[in-house]
Amino acid sequence: MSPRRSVAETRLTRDRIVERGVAAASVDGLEGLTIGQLAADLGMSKAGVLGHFGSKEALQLALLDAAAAAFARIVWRPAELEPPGLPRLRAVCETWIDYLEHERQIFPGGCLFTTAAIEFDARGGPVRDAVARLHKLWRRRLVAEARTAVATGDLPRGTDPEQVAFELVGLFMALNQEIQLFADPNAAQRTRRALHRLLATAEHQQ
Amino acid sequence: MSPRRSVAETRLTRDRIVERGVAAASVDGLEGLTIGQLAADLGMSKAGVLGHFGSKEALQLALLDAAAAAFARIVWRPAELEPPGLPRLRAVCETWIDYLEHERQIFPGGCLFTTAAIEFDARGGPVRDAVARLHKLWRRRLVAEARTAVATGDLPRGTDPEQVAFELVGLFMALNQEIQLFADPNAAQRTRRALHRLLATAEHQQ
DNA sequence: CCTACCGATCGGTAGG
DNA sequence: CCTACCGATCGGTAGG
Repeated sequence: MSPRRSVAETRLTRDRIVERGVAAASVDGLEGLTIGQLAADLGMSKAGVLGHFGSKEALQLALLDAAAAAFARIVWRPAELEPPGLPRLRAVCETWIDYLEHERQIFPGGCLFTTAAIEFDARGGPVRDAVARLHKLWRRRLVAEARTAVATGDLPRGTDPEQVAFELVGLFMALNQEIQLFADPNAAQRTRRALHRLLATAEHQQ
Repeated sequence: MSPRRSVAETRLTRDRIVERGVAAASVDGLEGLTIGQLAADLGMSKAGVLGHFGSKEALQLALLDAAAAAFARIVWRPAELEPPGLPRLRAVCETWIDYLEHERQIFPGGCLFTTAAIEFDARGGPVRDAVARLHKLWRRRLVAEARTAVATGDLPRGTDPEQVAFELVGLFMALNQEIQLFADPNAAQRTRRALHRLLATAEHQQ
């Protein structure tokens, strides 16, 4: 006898759960998310949902993983077509802004990584570690591109790459808040203005 | 017969609940906070805690109120000693940074307003409205000081006050994340560097 | 401000 | 992937 559901079907079901779970977590947070509500949204039983992951924590890690893969595809991959340094840094900032502007399609409640960082920054455990790891990874990449931009002379000598990355992240966070809390349609333009100033004329030396 | 507890005693109990509740909400969020855990922390019954407020939503609003009063006292009041415009803007940014650096005393889990904004930005209701109102109030004040600074010539002609306020908020958010998620001791210095550049040499014209 | 209690829901398990 | 169930906890109420 064949199993009641094939491996491929099981995989599809898991994907459905993850897609819906990511959207739900963007609204209620990874901790605020409940398995019962997610199951009801999907027309499944709680046990049916939980069976794919084993525990809520494993589900949270799976949702983070899937969200990070989507973020890499949307924000980082297109920028890899640009040469390293300032061109690539500019490109990733542009895709990042576009992502924050249109994230409602994938994250109806706003950037899951921002939500998760706030939710877990005062705790310990594997989920907090995974969230911090993602933020560090993206920060390191921004720093690396800024460093290359300084080396090639596209950013002024003496520019501190860490400082550039720090300020970029601040702009993205401000943009996310402006969109989610105030629904300000000018926020993206404001962010681009700050961005161009930061990457064109700024001096980052102490 | 006198009542079992005087009005003054009742007030003191309420203050104890609020102080502990603000600290707990900074860790778990205004929604993640539970009345049962708060009551246990205080050595009280759930009904004893809830009786002071009537509902969890009313408790959340009371905690926001108390936190906003503390924020006004710590960040805004000292800056009022400075003349309006750039001096006052600089002063409030300094007190804001100091507050974020030392907030663990009042907010062990990090800035409650940042947490609450993320927690409620995808919802409706009175708590979301109160959170948005606070953020808008502080933003308006930053804009007003920046506008005065432009009028007095302390910031370059053509500087957009809204743009300055937006970028300042981004710096504060980045600092909060840096402290809470990464515990980076250099974060405050980095923020001051960005701040001085923003308020000294930047051109904010389109 | 307490005890005692309400229905609802939580994450998770047993067994099929 | 389901039903049926577990103990724990949720916000809130009654009554004193």
